[in-house]
This record gives sequence, C-alpha cells and structure tokens, in this order.
Amino acid sequence: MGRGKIEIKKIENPTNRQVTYSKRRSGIMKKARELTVLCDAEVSIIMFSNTGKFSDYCSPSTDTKTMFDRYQRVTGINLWSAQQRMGEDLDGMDIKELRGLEQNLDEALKVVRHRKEMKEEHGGVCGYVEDIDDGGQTDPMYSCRVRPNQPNLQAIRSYASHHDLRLA
Amino acid sequence: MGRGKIEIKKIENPTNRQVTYSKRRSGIMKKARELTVLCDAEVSIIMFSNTGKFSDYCSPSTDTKTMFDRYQRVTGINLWSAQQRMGEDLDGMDIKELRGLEQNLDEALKVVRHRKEMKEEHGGVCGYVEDIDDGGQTDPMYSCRVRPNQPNLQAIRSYASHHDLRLA
DNA sequence: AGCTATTGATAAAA
DNA sequence: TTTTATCAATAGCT
Repeated sequence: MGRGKIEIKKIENPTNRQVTYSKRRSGIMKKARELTVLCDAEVSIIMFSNTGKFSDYCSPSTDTKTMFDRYQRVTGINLWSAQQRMGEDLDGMDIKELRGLEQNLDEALKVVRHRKEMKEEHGGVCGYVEDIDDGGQTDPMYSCRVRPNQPNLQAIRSYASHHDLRLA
Repeated sequence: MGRGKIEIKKIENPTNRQVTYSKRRSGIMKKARELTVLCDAEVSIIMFSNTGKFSDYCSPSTDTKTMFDRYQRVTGINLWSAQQRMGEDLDGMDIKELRGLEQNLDEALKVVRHRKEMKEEHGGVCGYVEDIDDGGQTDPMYSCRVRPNQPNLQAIRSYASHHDLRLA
C-alpha cells in the first residue's frame, strides 16, 4: 500500500528499515486498539525493533502480565486437549506420558531448588545491576537493569557507587 | 476499508462482531508477520475474543515466554529511567526512595518466603487440576488446567481418578 | 516529519 | 465463505 508494491523480505537499507518499522508499528498498534473496541477483545502486543527499541500495547481492560498468565494457562489446556484429540485414551498413553512428565517435574524442581539455594546464599536477595546497551531504548547514557520483582537495595548501592553518586 | 466507513465502537450485533473479529485478527497477524520479516523485528501477540477464543503470534526467531521476560526487564529499565528523567538526582531522592524500595523488597521477600513455605508443606509440589469453563476454546467437555511449569503427577492422578480413568 | 499515488484491508452483500 | 466496492495504510519522495 504505497507508491509501489514491495516484496516481504528484509529491508536492507537501515534507514528505510527504520522508517518502515516506525510506520508499520503504529499501524499495528492502531489495529489492535480498533479490534479491542470494535470486538470487545483483549490484545497484548510486545515488540522489539532490530535495534532493540521496545514498544507494547495492551487493551485497557487488562494488563500484559495477566494476558501472559492467561496465555500460559490456555497453552497448557491446548497441550492437554491435543493429547485428548490424538485419540489415545489416558490408559494407553499414561505409562509413557507420566514418565515424561515426571522427568519434567524433576527438572523443574532442580531449578527451583538451585534458585532457592542461590537465594539463601545471598541472604534472600537476588537483585543485580549492570550497564547494558539497550539499543537506544532509553537515554544515551548508562541504563540500570534490575530484575523485575526483585528491587534490590544492594544493587542500587552498587549502581550509585559505580557512578560516583553519594548515598545518604 | 469496506463498503462503508464505520465508527470505532463496540459492534453490538454478535454475528457481525464475530466476523469482524475473525477478519481483523488475521489482518493483524499478517501485519505482524510482515513487520517481522521486513524489519527484522521480534513481535509477540496474545489475544482473546470476547467469547474467550485465544489466538497468538510470535516471531520465529523467539518465543512468547522470552518476549515476556524481555518485556519485564525493559519495563524495569523504563521505571528506572523515568525516575532519572524526573530530574531529581540520585543524591537527592535516594533517602526517601531507598526507604520505599526497601519496603517493596520486604514485601517481595514475604511473598517469596510464604510461597517457599507452601511448597515445603506440600512436599515441593504445587500443581493442581480443576474443571473450567474456557469459553469454547477447547472441546465442549471438561478441560484440565495445570499450572504452567508445574506439571504435576499427583494432579494428573487426581484428574484421572475424578474422571474414572484407570492409570497403570 | 508531511505528501500522494498505490496497494492492501475489509464492511457489506451474496 | 467468497466477492467486490470502498476506505485505510503506507512506499517512495521531499
């Protein structure tokens, strides 16, 4: 939909790519807003440009985390019902299937236990801070990355110290 | 873009709403695919119709969980840089700010500790299963919901037992 | 960032 | 669903 048809393949010219990204990004966001209103739907969009620029949309009636949680639930349901649709009865497949799930559970437990140990080693605190290149997402200076849900006093102290900022 | 212009407000006729949802959904998904290829971007979309029908898209180079994790990180960065942009220097705000963060950290720790205790009480296993109404998403019968990342042998046994399915 | 010629998406109808 | 008349998005320029 422009002065000429284009084929859908990566735009090699970085400037054109950036301009197209910007225009189409707002196009998609607008479509998402319209779908939300017209059809009373819930939509969550997360996107990153190839330079790491972040954009998102979420319908006003919900939030991104809720949508992701719901996604995980539904994905679980689909896995389950896919198994049902495979036409095998539970009797038949559970011997093998349960062994697989048991293994997965073991794996998950190991991860959880490892994290718990890490946590205990560090006095229950897992925050950290580091300088990152965020591809122009934030101001052209250092960015501080703190793990979500784990704001960390020590991380902030470390950050401040690293940047020669005096804390009370 | 049709035989007539429409205003962006909820479509009251359920049939029209459904048809419009279906068409616009595929429109957005197509746009997302194109943006992915044209601009070498990463896009994740999760959506639910007002009847609970689930659809999603994710760029091939990544997956929905990775995108959500990245979203959480970037959201953290934005909170941080928003504070920076407030024009207050760290020296000035840290006395109050750190107290607030310390409180948040305390809260988070309480939650984590509570979960850990719950886990220990139940022998390290947190899966569960329940019958749900999933709005026509799956077959018109019982659905099994298992908490993501916590597949649970016991939950499956319980489900099977509840439905008179014999397990080996 | 704005401006159009074009292509693309889709509302209404079949 | 499929078709088609229209409206909307956007590619190439400035």
